[in-house]
Amino acid sequence: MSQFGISLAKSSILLTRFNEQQQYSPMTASLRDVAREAGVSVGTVSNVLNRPSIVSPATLERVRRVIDQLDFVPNGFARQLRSGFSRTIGLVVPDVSNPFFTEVARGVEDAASKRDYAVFLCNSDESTAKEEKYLNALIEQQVRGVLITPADNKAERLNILRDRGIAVTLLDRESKQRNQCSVSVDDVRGGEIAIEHLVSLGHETIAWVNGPESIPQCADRGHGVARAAKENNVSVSTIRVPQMNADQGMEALKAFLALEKIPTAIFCANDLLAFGVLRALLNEGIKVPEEISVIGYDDIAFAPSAAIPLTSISQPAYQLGVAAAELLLAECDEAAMHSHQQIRFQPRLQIRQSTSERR
Amino acid sequence: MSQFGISLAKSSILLTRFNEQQQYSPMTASLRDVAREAGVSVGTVSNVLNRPSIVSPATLERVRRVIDQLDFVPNGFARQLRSGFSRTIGLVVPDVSNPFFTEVARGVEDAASKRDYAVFLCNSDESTAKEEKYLNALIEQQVRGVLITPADNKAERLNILRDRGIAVTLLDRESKQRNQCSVSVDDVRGGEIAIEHLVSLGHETIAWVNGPESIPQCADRGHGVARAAKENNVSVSTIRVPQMNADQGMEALKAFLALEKIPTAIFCANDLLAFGVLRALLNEGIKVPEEISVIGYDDIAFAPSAAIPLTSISQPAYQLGVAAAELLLAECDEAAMHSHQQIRFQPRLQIRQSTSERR
DNA sequence: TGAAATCTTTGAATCGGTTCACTCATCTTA
DNA sequence: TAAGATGAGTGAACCGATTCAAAGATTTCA
Repeated sequence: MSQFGISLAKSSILLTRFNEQQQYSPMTASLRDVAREAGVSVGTVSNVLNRPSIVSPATLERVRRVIDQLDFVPNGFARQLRSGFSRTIGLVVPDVSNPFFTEVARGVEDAASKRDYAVFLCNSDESTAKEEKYLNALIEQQVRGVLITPADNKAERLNILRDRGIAVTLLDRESKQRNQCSVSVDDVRGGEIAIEHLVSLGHETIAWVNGPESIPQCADRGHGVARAAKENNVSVSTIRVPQMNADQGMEALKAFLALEKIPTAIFCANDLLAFGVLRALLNEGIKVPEEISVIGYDDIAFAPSAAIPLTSISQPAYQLGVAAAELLLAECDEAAMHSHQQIRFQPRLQIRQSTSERR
Repeated sequence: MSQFGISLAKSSILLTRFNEQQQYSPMTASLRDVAREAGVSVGTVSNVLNRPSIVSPATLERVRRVIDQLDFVPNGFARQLRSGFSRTIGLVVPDVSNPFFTEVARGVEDAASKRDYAVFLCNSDESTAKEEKYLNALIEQQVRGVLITPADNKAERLNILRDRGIAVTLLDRESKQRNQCSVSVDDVRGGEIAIEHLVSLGHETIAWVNGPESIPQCADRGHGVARAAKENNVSVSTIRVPQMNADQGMEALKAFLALEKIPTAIFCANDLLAFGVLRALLNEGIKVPEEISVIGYDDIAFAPSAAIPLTSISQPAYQLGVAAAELLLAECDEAAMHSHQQIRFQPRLQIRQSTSERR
C-alpha cells in the first residue's frame, strides 16, 4: 500500500490520518505537528509566524526549517476564527462582463492583493434578491469589508453588514450618509460635458438615449443633460431604452428617425448603446460624423476601435477600483482612527472621430 | 452610553462584549446564544441548521424564530474548521480584463453560485511568481478547488494543491495528465478553420499575426495554421508580436507592409490584435475587405461593432467557464466516484464583413 | 405490564490556530 | 550578593461551529 508514503518525499515524519471509513484522506501538517517535530511548544511556533522578533535566532531557524520540511501552511480558518478577522473582502457589482466594471474589478483586485487581501467576486445582475443572497454569503465568509454598487438606493441591507462590524464602501455611487466611504464619478457633470461639447460644435437639436431612470447613473447623467440643455438653450429629445447594450442602441435609432425634427447629434448613456447606434446609422447609409455626430459614455477600451472611433465621456474605472479598495482596506486595518471619505472623480471628454462641427 | 443598546432593537437579549481595552466591539450572535435563548442545546441548534428533518416540528419552529430574532448567521470559519471543507473555490486567470476571460469568469461565477460556492478572483498576469503567491493564499483560505489557466506548462505547482486535497481543473488548457479535469477549446482546429475560410475565398498568400510561442494558445493556433497552409498549399508569413493588444496590432501592420510580397489576407491570434490591424489599415487608406481581408480570434462582444464588423473564430467562453466550474464542483462534492474528464469545445467560424473573395 | 424499538435531545470532545498569564534562566544594578 | 528587570518559551483556554455516543422520552408490541 502506498498509503503511508505521502509525506515521506520531503521528510520522514508520518502525517497520515484515517477518517471513519478508514479511507486515506490527504493530510496536511498542523501547527502542532510542527511544534512536536521542532521540539518546541505550539505558542512558540505561532510566535515564529506572527512575532518572529521575540523568538531567539536559533529557535527561529529550527522551527522554520521544520515548517519547510512539512510544507506547513497555516489554516486560515483557525487563525481567523480565533483572531476574529479574515483577510478577505467582497466585491459586489452588477455585472463584471460590463467592461466598465471589469476595469473596476481589476483595480480592486490589484489594490487588495497588494495588501494581502483576497477578493470574492459577486455579480448581482441588478437584482436585489441576488444581491441579498450574496451579502449573506459574504457575512458567512466573515469578510472584513464589502465594496458594492448597490442594486437600489435602499441602504438598510448595508446597515446589517455594518452592525456586524463589516466595513462597507460604496462603489460608483455617492454616499448620502456620512457614515461610510464612497467612491464615485460625477455623472451629472459627465452629462453636462457631453452636451457642452456638442453645443460647442454648433449642434442645436440633440437626441439623448438613456437607460432606466431607476439606475442612479442614468438619472444623474440625465440631470446633467437637462441642466446643460437649459443653460445653452438647445433642445434635447430623450429616447428611453430598457437595457444598455448594442441591440438596444440599434432599436433606439428607429425611434430617433421617427422624431419630428431629426436632431444632428446623438448622446448615448453608454458606449455599448453608442456602438449599436453607430451600426444602425451605417446600415442606413447615414454618415458619421458628417451627417450625425455620436457621443458615448464610459470610454471603454474598444471605443477607439469602433466603426467610427467613438468620442466618449471617459471615467477612470481602474482608479475607481483602486481608490475604493484602498479606502475600504484602510477602514479595515485602521478601524479606530479611520474617518470616512467621499471621493468623487471627474469625468473627462475624450474626443475622437464620431463628433464634428454641424454642417 | 449607548454601549448596551445594540441588540435591543430586535430582541431584549444582551449580546455585547468588550475587548481588552474595554472598547465596544460589534457583537454577533453565536450558536450558543441561540441555544441559550431557545432553551435547547447547541447540538439541537446545529441540527436545525444541518439536519432539520430529525428535529421535532415544535423545536424547529422555536429555534428558527430565535435565529431570526437574533439575526444569527453561522460563522463560516468555525463550520469549515470542524467539517474540514469550505464552500469556496479559486479562479486564477491571466487577466479578467481580457474580454474572453471576463466571459469565462462570468460563467464560473454563475455555476458556482448555483451550487452555493463563492469564488475568489485572482489575476496572474501570466507571471508565475504572482500565480504562486495566489495559490498559497488559496491554500491558506482552504479553498475546495481551483480553476486555473496556468502561466506556464509546468504542472508541479498544481500537484502541491492536489496533495493537499484541493481539486484542480485546468481552464482553457488541455490536461496532459489524466489525473485532472480540463476544459479547453481546440485551438489547433481554430487555426485551421481560419485558414480554410481564407483559402475558400481564394486567398493564396496570408499573413499570420501571432503572440508569444510560450502561450500555449498561440502555439496551438500556429500549429493549426501551419497544418492548414501545408494541406492547402498556401504561403503564410508569420508576424510575431510580444503582446496581444490593439497597439501591437497597429505595430504588426508596419511589418506586414514591409513584407516582400504583400499578402491579401491577415489572420490575427486574437480580436484585439485584429482591431489594431483594422485601424492601421484604415489609417493607411487600405480598404477592408476589398483590398485586404482580416480575421480575428475569440469573437468578443465588440467584434460586430468594429470599424468593419470583424470575421472571427468564436469560442464558447461563457460555457467554458460554466463547464469548468461544474466539473470542479462535481469533483469536490462527489470526490470518490468522480472520474476525471477532458472536455474540449470546438471553435466556430463567425463570418462578418472583414473577409471577402480575393479580388 | 414490561421489554424493545424509535424518536429527540444532550453535551463534551474536536478542529487548528492565537493569546496571555506564567515559569525559568540570565542579566543588571544597587 | 540580593532584588529587580529582561528575554525566551510554555501550555491551557479560547474562538464557534460539528459530531456522536449516550441519555431520556415516547411509542410499539408481545
